[in-house]
Amino acid sequence: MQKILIVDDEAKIRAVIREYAEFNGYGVSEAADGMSAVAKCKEENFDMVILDIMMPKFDGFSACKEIKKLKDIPVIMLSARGEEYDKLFGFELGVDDYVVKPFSPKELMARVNAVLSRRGGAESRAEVLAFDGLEIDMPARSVTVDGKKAELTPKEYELLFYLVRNKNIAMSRDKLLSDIWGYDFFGDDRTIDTHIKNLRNNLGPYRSRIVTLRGVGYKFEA
Amino acid sequence: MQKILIVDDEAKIRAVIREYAEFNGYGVSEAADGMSAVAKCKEENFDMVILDIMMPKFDGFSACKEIKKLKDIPVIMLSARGEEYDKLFGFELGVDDYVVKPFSPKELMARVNAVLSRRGGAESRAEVLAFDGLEIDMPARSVTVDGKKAELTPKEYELLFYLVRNKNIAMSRDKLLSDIWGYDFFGDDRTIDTHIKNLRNNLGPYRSRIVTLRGVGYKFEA
DNA sequence: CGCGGGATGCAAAAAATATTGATAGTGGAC
DNA sequence: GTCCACTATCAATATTTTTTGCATCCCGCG
Repeated sequence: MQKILIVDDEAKIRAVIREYAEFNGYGVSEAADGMSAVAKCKEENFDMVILDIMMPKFDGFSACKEIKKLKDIPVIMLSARGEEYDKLFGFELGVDDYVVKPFSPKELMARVNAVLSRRGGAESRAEVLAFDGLEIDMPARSVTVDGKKAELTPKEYELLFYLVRNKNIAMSRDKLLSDIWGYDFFGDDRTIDTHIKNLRNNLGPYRSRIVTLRGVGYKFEA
Repeated sequence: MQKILIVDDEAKIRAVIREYAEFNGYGVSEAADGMSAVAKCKEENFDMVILDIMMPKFDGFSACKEIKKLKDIPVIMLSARGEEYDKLFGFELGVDDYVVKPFSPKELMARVNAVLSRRGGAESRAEVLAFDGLEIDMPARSVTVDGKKAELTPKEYELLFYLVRNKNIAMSRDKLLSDIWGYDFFGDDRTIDTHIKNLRNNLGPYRSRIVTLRGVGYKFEA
C-alpha cells in the first residue's frame, strides 16, 4: 500500500484529503506543520507528500526543500490562489505538481494518481542522475566523471548505487554489509572501507561526495 | 539532441522552461508570439513545440493550426485555468498534451518526455539500425559489418536483436535466458557466454559493442 | 600533547567470474 | 540413415574482483 503524508495546518483540510485518499486506497499520515513533516519523513518512507505552502513554523517551501534533500519523494503543493506562484518555478524546489486552493478533492486525487503512476511507470524512477559532472546511469550500469567513463567493479557499482539511492542519509557499516553483501555475510568491516576507498578513487573530483561519518559509516552527499 | 521551441509572451516563463528543458538535455529556442513561432518552425526543425494559448498577435490555437499544417510536430499547450479548456479537445487541433498554469516545470518536462517518447517510441523501435559500419536490419534478419554481410545463426540473431532493442541497458543473464530462451529453459549460464562469444566473433570490429558487465550480464553499447 | 579508535593505503592471497576451445547432443534436410 | 549446421555443456584457462592483514595516518578527546 502506498503511503501519503498530508501536511496542512488546518485539521479540517487534512481530514477531507485523508478521507479521499483512504477511499482511493492510500495509507495516510498527517502533519500540521513543516517541521513535523520533515521529522516524519525521516522516520517513515512515504510515497508522496502533499504539502500546503502557508503554514506556521516552517512553510511549505522550506519543508519541501528539506524533504527533497532527504529523499526523492514526490511532492504536490497546495496553495491559495495567487499565493507565491513564482517561487514554484524555483529550479531547486523540484515540486512534482501543484494544486490551487480551493480544489476539489477529486482533482487532487487525480493528480496524486498521475504523479505516482508517472514515477512508478518503469523508467522515470530517476535512475539516471547527475551531480555536476558525475553522471550515474543505473540501467546502463555506467558512471561518467566529467564526461569520461569510469570503470567500476561490480561491488563498486552496487555500493555507489546504494549510497546514491539513499543519498544524504547516513548508512552504517552494518546496514551496508547486510543490504549489499547480504545478511549472511561473515566478514570484516574493513572490507567496506576498502571498497569505499576504491570507489572514491574512481570518482575523481567527486570523491568527496562520499562522506565519512566517523563512528557511523558513510553517506553520499547530493 | 532534440530541440524544443518555447512560445510564450512572458519572458519569465520562457526562462523557467528553458532552464528545465536544458537541464533535461534538450536544445531550446524561444518565441514570444504565435507569428514568430510559426516563422521559426518554417526555418528550423523542432521536435516539440510548447505553446501558450493566450498570446498577442496570433494566439496559441491559430499558431498550433498553422504549425501542424506545416509539419507534424508534437505540440503541448499551456493554458491558464479555465481558459478555453474545451477548445483543446475540439476538432482537428491535434494537440498532444496540455498543461494548466500554474504548473510545476517538473511536471511539464515529464509530459514533454512522455509525448516525445510516445512519438519517438515508434522511431526508436526502428527495426533497421546502424551503428557506424554495423547495420542491423531486423525484419530482413540481416546484419552487415562494414558492408559485408555477416552470417549469424538464429540464436545469434535473437541475442543481437534483443540486446540492440535494449541498447545501453544492462541485461542480466537471467533476463536474457528467460526472455530469449524462455522462462522454462533449464540450462547453464555459460550457454549465454558461448553465444555471446560466437556473436562477437561475427561482429568483427564491432565486437566490443557488446560489453561484458561483470557479475551481471551484458549490454549493447550504442 | 599523547592516546586510542577508527579510517586509509597497500599488496598478496583467495575467490569469483568470464572466455575460450573442445566436445557432444539435437533436429532437420536429403 | 547420414550429414550438417546449430546449440548446449563442460572444463581448462585467463582475468578480474574481493577479501584480508597489516602498517600508517588522522582526528577527537582527555
